[in-house]
Amino acid sequence: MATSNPGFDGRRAATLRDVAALAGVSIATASKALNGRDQVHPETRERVIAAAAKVAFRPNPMAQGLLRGQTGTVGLLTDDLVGRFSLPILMGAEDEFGSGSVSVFLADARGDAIRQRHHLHAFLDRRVDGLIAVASNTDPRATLGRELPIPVIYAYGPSLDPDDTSLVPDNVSAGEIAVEHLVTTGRRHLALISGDEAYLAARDRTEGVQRAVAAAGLSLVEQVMYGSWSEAWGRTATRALVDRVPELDGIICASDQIARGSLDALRDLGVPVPERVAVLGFDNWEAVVADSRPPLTSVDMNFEALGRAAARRLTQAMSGERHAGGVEKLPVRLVARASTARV
Amino acid sequence: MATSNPGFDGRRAATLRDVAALAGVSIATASKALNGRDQVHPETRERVIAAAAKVAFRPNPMAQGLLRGQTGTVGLLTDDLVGRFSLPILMGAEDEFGSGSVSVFLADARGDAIRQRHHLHAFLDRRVDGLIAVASNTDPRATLGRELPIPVIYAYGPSLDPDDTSLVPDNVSAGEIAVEHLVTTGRRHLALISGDEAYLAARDRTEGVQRAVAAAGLSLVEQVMYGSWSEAWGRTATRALVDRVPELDGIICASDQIARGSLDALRDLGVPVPERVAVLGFDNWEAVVADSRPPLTSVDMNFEALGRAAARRLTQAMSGERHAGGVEKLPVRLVARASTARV
DNA sequence: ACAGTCACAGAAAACCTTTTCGGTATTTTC
DNA sequence: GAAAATACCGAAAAGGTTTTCTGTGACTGT
Repeated sequence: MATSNPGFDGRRAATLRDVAALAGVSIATASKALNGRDQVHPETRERVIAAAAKVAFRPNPMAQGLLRGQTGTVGLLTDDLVGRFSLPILMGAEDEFGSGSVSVFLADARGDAIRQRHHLHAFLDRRVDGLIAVASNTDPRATLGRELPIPVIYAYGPSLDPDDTSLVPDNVSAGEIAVEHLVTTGRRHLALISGDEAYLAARDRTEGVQRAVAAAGLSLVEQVMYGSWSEAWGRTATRALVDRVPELDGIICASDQIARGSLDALRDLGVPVPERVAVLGFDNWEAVVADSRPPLTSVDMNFEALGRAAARRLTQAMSGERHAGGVEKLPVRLVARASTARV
Repeated sequence: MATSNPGFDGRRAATLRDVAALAGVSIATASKALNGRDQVHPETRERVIAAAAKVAFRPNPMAQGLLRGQTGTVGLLTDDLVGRFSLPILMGAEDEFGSGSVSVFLADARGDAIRQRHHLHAFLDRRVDGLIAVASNTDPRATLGRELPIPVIYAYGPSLDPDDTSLVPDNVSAGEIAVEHLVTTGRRHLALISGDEAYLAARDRTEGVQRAVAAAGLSLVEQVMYGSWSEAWGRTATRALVDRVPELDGIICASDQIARGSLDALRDLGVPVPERVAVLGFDNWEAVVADSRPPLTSVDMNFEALGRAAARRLTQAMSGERHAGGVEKLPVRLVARASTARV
């Protein structure tokens, strides 16, 4: 039945007016029928629904937004899309929102303050209903503003303003978990090759390691070694370590890349992993842990879950729940692989 | 001078009505004043502008959009946010749009057809002005739809429909460039360790390599070896190669990861790089090339430029320019590092 | 038969901005 | 000094939807 719809040419997107005309009712009735309001005869409702289906009617979100003062959008403002840390957070948030009816705007400030302000204002101009700010590292960062008209959740890097709500991975706990795992699997002579001391993540993980070592009644076989996050640093530090500490049986590396370097050095030196020394990293970076020899045990920071949590928190805040603010630390988890297998 | 603005409480975002009232003019005049229309006395215009500044007026994009039938937004629909290939494309596109006044929606289909349709319709419902579809690999993919009401640019993986416009990296040329570089730096006995043959990228790069080898009047010292994209494959293939072909002096690996494995195997075997054998990869993946020993020469697929180009093409299409459609291949570039240094 | 309910439909306002058009005062032209 | 042009401003409509309020006809109970 290919009847033509008078007044509707099919090129332009159908409006409620088209639906109403086709169903022979007023615009008001059509709206009520489609939105499940009562005050509409069942038969009329069906006619409207059929008409809407026929012209593929989809309400114009701009008209809806104009009316109810909400856009159904949120902004994701990242400092650093390149770095692989913020990405899973974005993914988690995007997924959590996207499966609902919220659409997400993405903007990358690239670590530039000007750009950040630009994008923040672009978001505000667009009337996003909320905002997630994802930093490029876990160091505390300046707030985006104290009197913003919309709720903001800071993810990864917490806001310096205690009134803001921040969600961060628990790096201290990550350090503890690492030690507990090694101790559980029978290691007693542990060393820590940390990362760049300028990063809070490095210091936090170190703190966790030291706490857990003390709690286990042990002490590190060597002073904590700070350096960079690179494989090269992992190699140098490991060589020095093996030289100085013959009884060494477990190396905690503050990143997967460092651990990768450590593994390489140990292989060069002929030290078998995990038979003589266990090696463990942080971040659980798939590309690194899977291809290393042997596969690397690593502490996963649960970034995707963090993104999801941020999205849920934002959703709550947008629906009016007031929160005290502050920094919440989210749990991390250890992924065991061959590099720390019990011997 | 903290005078209160009658009728404007500061909580709600200021509207043109507030500005007009504050400046003592009509809404129409206020609009014209702010939009640089003539028919406004210079002095009046100044008053309006001052009023707008005072209440921090920003036009409501929903009202504007409703009127002009455009939203000033585009959708970025990716198949795979995790994979590191689509990300730089997104970055390029985001940057190109974001520096203008276009905002970008992001959605990740995660390789799932249902999810893809869901997000496509979410975008259409939001009335985005255009769409960029980023695939997870270079294999041709199904079109998103033949009769979409907005322009669509396919990036990375081209659409199977020849009427669609697709932008892809030139993998054949990438293969050629790799060979030319090795030949130029004095290598004559080349082998190719390719990737997973199921991927068009692997076959295209292989084709380019073979063409360029022939063009140089040479031939590969071994049949093309297909395998996987992993370091492990790079190691096995390299060991076999070194075993069988003593005169070998250049290995082309179809990805940086394969190359990384190859370098590891060569070091294990005591074959010096680049002194005896040059090694070269594809993708220029920072984390891999920088930390490998020696640093790895690699063919960069220029993904960010591809994203920018896609954004520009979409902008053209949105402003009405008709394009013939088809697949356009974008140039790639070689980044030389120590692993292929001339001896 | 009549007041009072009830079920349903539609008119109109509201959201905010832009543009067209008409109107009023002022200036220019001969 | 009259006629025409100019400069400026505001009213109103348009864009698409939702909601409130009013209206109408049918039904209930006595």
